[in-house]
Order: sequence, then C-alpha cells, then structure tokens
Amino acid sequence: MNSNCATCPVKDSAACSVLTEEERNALASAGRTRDLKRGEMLFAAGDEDAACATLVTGALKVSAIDRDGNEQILALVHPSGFIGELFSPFAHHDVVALTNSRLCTFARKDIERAIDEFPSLARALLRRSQEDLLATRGLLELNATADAETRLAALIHDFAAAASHTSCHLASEFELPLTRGEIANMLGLTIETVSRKLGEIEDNGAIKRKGKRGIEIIDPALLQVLSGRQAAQA
Amino acid sequence: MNSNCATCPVKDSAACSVLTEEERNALASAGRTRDLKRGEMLFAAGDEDAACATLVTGALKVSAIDRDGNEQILALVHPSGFIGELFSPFAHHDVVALTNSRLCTFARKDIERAIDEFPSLARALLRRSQEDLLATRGLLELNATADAETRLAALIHDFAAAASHTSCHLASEFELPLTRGEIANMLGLTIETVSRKLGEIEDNGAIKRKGKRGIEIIDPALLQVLSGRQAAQA
DNA sequence: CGCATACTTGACGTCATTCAAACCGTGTGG
DNA sequence: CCACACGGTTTGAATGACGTCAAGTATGCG
Repeated sequence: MNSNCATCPVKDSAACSVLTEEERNALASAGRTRDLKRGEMLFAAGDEDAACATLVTGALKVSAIDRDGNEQILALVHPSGFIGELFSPFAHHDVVALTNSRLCTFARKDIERAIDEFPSLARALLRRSQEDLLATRGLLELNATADAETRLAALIHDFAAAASHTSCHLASEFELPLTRGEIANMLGLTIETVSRKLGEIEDNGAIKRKGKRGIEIIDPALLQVLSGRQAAQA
Repeated sequence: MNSNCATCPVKDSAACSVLTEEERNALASAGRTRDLKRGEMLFAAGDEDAACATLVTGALKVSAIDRDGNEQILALVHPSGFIGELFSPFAHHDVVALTNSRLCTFARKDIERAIDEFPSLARALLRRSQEDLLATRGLLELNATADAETRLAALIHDFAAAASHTSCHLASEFELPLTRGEIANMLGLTIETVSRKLGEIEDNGAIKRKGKRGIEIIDPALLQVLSGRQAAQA
C-alpha cells in the first residue's frame, strides 16, 4: 500500500493527476514509495524489467556511459516527472538521484495494466513523453551549435527559471543541483572549461558565485543575452 | 476519403497498425494522403494547429532554426514514423521532406478524437514517442562527446543499416539521403569538416564514395570501429 | 590534523572552424 | 556544340576555442 495520495505534493501535476480518485487509489495500491539518497541509482542501463516511477520530490539524472567510461547526462527529471521505458525489455540508460529524492514506483506490468485499463493515463504519459522529447531536442540543439559560454549561460538560466516556481521569472539566488563534473557531462564540456566559463560569466557581471554551488543572478537580461535566447539590444 | 489502407506499404508497421480494420477505416476517412516534393515543408515552427501525419514513403527531417539562421537537424523520420506535437498549441520545429515523400495526414482534432476513442492508438503513439525519445538521446550522446570522424562514421553506419532492411546487416551500397550541409547540421559540424572527414574515412578503407551521394561500404567492421560502437581488436 | 573530494587556475597542444579558392556536374542560352 | 553560370563539393592555410596535463586552493570529514 502506497502512502496517501491526498498529501502527495505532485498529486495535481503528475501523470496520475488525470485519474479519478478511485482510479488513482487502484493504481496507488500497486505502487510503493521509495526514497533515494544523493548518488543512489534507481536502475542501470541493461536492467531488465526496470521499474517505472513518478518523481515526488528531489531530482534525478538520466545518463549514458559510453565504452570509454565517460558519462553523458541526457536529461534531468524534476518532481512530477515520469521515469521508465515502457516498451523496451531493458533500460537503455542509468537513472541516478542528484539529491535525496522520493519516488512513487510501479512494477512495469502494473503500469502496463493501468494503461490498458485507464485510457486517460496513456494519454497523460504520451503527453509527458512528448514533453521529454522536446526537452531532449532542446538540449541537442544547444549542444550542437552553441559555444561553451552560451551553453553554460543557458543552463544557468534554465535552473534559475526552474528554481523560481513563478514560471516567467528567474529566482534571484539558488543552488546548482549539479556538480561541475555533472554540468560538464551534460553540456559535453570538461570540468575545467565549465569552471573557466563560469568565471567569465561572473566577470561579465551576469551572475555571482556563492560558494561552490550557489549562484546569484545579478543581471537576468545579460544572462539571457549570453544564453543566446535573445538578441543583444542595439 | 483516404486512399486504400489495404495497399499501404506501412499498414503493418505504422501506429495505425494496432487498430482493427474497422477502426482504421474510421480513422482513414478523417485523413488524407499528401505528397511532398524534396524540400517542401509539412509545417514550420510556430504554425498553429499543425497537422499530424504518418510517413508512408520517403524521408523527412525535423529541424530547428536558431536566431542566427543556423539550421539544426533534430531528427529524421522514416516510413511508418509519426509526426506531430499533439499537446502543444503550436509546432516547435520545422518538418521538411528530404526526398519526395508520401504522407497520411490528419487534422489535430481528428487524431485527438481517435486517441480518446481507440485506447490502443494512444498506446501505439506512446510507444513511438518513446522510440523517438531514445533516438534523439542517441544523437545527443553522439554529438556531445564524440569527435567529428566518429560522429560521421556512426551516421554512415546508421544509414547503411537503415538502407538494408535486414536489420542486423549493413547495405553494401546506398545513397546518402542528406546533402553535406544537412549532414553537417545534423552532427553539429561544418560542411568542410564533413567533407574532409569523409575523405579520411575513405582513405582508411572503410568506405568508398560513389559520386556525390553514393557510399559503398568496403569494410563494415572498420566502420563500426570508427563509429566508436565497438572496441578495436587487439 | 590529515586526507579526500571538489573546484580553480595556468600553460600548452589539438582539432574543428573560418576564410578563401578551386573543382565538378548539370542545365541554359548563345 | 560550346561557353557559362550555379549549386554542391573539395581542398588548403591560418586562427581560435576547447581539451589535456599539471599544479594549486578550498571545504569537509574521519
């Protein structure tokens, strides 16, 4: 038996929010809550019958390891995000907690049954999958063309937007959820380049570093310009 | 009324293949066949109510244009692939025919209705969406870490695999569906680099160029090594 | 206190880009 | 038939951005 959905912080935004209370309870009885500490793995690439899950609190990374042992972060998962490859016999990627996290997990077969039983759930997962696709394509676009400083500025901008919960405004101060190494892996750069470019963005006056992980946004407009999302004014 | 599904070359592999004959006919009556010539656009980023479509024959590209006017190819679509952002009020990307193509198009609202009416269709589209996600992440992984030669070799390898239809073996000779410029856009390189590295791969003895677009695979194993998908033997 | 982990900084090398020019196949008009 | 222009491609040389290697500086934990 799962903990009570009524107090779940993502009850109105997760995929299961499209279900009626009755349907959700049926699904919840098949799932179970699981807590992961920072660095703990939900499943690894190659795992069979990897579980599916909705992230309740915390943050996860989805990453691939190539044969040289380099990690490449492919996606971040935020609360209410759904994890799991439903139609593949094994997982293609690793999924690891970036911070202490709480998930609502389901065996694959239970999710499959729920999809067949509740058409609205299939629709909700389709929607979420398309959003993931869009996010991944955004990262692809960023990594393919932009230079190191632009990529980093864009990432900081996204984190600032994600940290502020009022969707159209940036948080003025927040903690990076990733280490330098993870940022480098995500942007296809090296630790050193990330460190240097972070210094340059600080020198430009767009941000200020607060300790290792803290970032204060000094000039949001400048950050936006650096991130290449807006033309510089004349 | 759509042309007859019974003779459709992707009737057993497209998303609609999961429907019963009766259901499929109902859906088909809402759709219509459309032919695109090479270079013609299905829809552009920003279009509202962009149509959805299953690709019947040919090939499409999905691409984004950044504010500097650079195109970035985000995905290729092969026959039986599905195109369309179901839950977004407007399209995020351009979709353009790479070769003369035939599609089976549907108005957004007709697809949405069909999803609600036929749960198996929602499931099929979810599956397809997850495959797209996986493909995009593969491209992201490739572009982020690998050097130019590796990326190009991997792309050639993929095309050779796609051209052969016997899934585990490579076609020995095929035509590149992309121009040099499009390859460059897809891999985040420049035309010149693509041309040079193609020459180097040819010098290595892995392939042989036949005219502008033709490629003959001389040494599949070597190509695989160059593409970084297999360690070189000792 | 000492070690480990994460981060920063510097010097140098390499690979892809940039800019520039030549090349080639094709279609067009003289 | 040839001259020519044009798009796509190839090739060359120089620049520059990022990676590599290596040292040095915090911060935290046993």
